[in-house]
Amino acid sequence: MLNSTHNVENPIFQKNFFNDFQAIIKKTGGAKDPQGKPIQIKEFSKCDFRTIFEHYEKLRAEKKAMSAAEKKAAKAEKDAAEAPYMYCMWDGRKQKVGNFRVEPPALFRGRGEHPKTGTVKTRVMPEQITINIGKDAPVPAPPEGHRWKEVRHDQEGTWLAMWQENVNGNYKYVMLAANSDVKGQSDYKKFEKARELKKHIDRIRKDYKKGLKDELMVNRQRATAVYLIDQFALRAGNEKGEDEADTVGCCSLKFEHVTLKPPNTVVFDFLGKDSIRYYDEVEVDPQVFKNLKIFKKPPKKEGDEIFDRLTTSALNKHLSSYMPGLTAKVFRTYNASYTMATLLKKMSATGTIPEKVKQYNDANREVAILCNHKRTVAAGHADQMEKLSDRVSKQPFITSYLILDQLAISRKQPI
DNA sequence: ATTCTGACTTGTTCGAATTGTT
DNA sequence: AACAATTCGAACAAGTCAGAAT
Repeated sequence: MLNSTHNVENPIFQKNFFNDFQAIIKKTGGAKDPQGKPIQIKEFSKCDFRTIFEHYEKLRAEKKAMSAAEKKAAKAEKDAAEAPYMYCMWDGRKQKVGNFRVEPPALFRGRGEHPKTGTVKTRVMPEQITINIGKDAPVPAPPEGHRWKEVRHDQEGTWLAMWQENVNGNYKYVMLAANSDVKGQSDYKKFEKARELKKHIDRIRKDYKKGLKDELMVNRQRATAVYLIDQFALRAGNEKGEDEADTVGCCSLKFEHVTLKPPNTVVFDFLGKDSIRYYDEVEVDPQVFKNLKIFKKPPKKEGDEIFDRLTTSALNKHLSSYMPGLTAKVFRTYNASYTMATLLKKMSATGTIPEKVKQYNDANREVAILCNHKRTVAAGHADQMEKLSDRVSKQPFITSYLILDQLAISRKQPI
């Protein structure tokens, strides 16, 4: 909460927090004035939470003021307390666990205009937690006086524990760390699948090019969507509920997100995943331009979906007919990896190390642009660093697509 | 067919750790 | 040594997508 003015100033955040806050006050016996007389708390703006803030500031200061030796001792103590939870045995092998802690109570910080931002995310009790563990393994004891919701022996799932969070009803899982065997294996499979796509991409591209003129509107929409996903690395775009931030992907694009500039320029302007703006002005295949014009034809108006005959599941079903396991997201992996690999091949092997690093970073940045990866410029730096826009891709921070380029490097220079 | 449930990946942000600077 | 700047990993919100339920 300390560094979160952005959230705290948001009226929706305040309203949601205050509703929950009032309910909790009521449930816990009501508020009292210093004389112990019951009082009503009616207005958020009149509440002063500073003492809580100051309390945490004090703890922080105390921690900071510790001597080096004290800090070291505190860390050792913390590490020792965590040690028993860091690893598990998985099919007889020791594996690192990712998030072994249950998420603590907090104010939900939904991104963008999330209708529930600021809501109190309540403490998770053992009675809400399902444990997934080997049939013969000793089940970890729940805290004194409590019991687990359920103990399962699911051999297929990759999670160790699971609960449902109260704000959105989302499932939360304790799983293995990214560098564990299972995660590494599935990451490997992901890239293998993207590599597999390389064998089919020509056929798929030819096919959707043809499909752009299909007289069946459903097929024409589908072909157009695949075109956009392939060419501009758009996400699939599942439908979203009322209780979520209003963001879109390809299949959920609305009338107002696409502007047509003859002869064949399209302007995309919409909020995508994490409410990050996707803005791009691009030239498209003339038939794609014509199609989008048809899909936007009256009586369609603002708020209506462009691909009204298309769902992500229909799209994925169609894609899987080209290749088992092919879905919309594979195109992102494929195109990101392909771009990276191409740029790395183009990279000159000569030059100083800093020069090579720069070329590598430039390549990485280009992939970030393709995928529309952005992050907020740090509050203090915002004004001086950037006048053009508030969000800028300053540094390469591609992680999920990195494995392939590391592979590419290791092939060039064995060991 | 459509909606719901559940499990998994993806991506941003935050805070801790590390490194650089005075 | 003290502080700022930068880097890195953990946290967790927000997606994707398959399969079950309606």
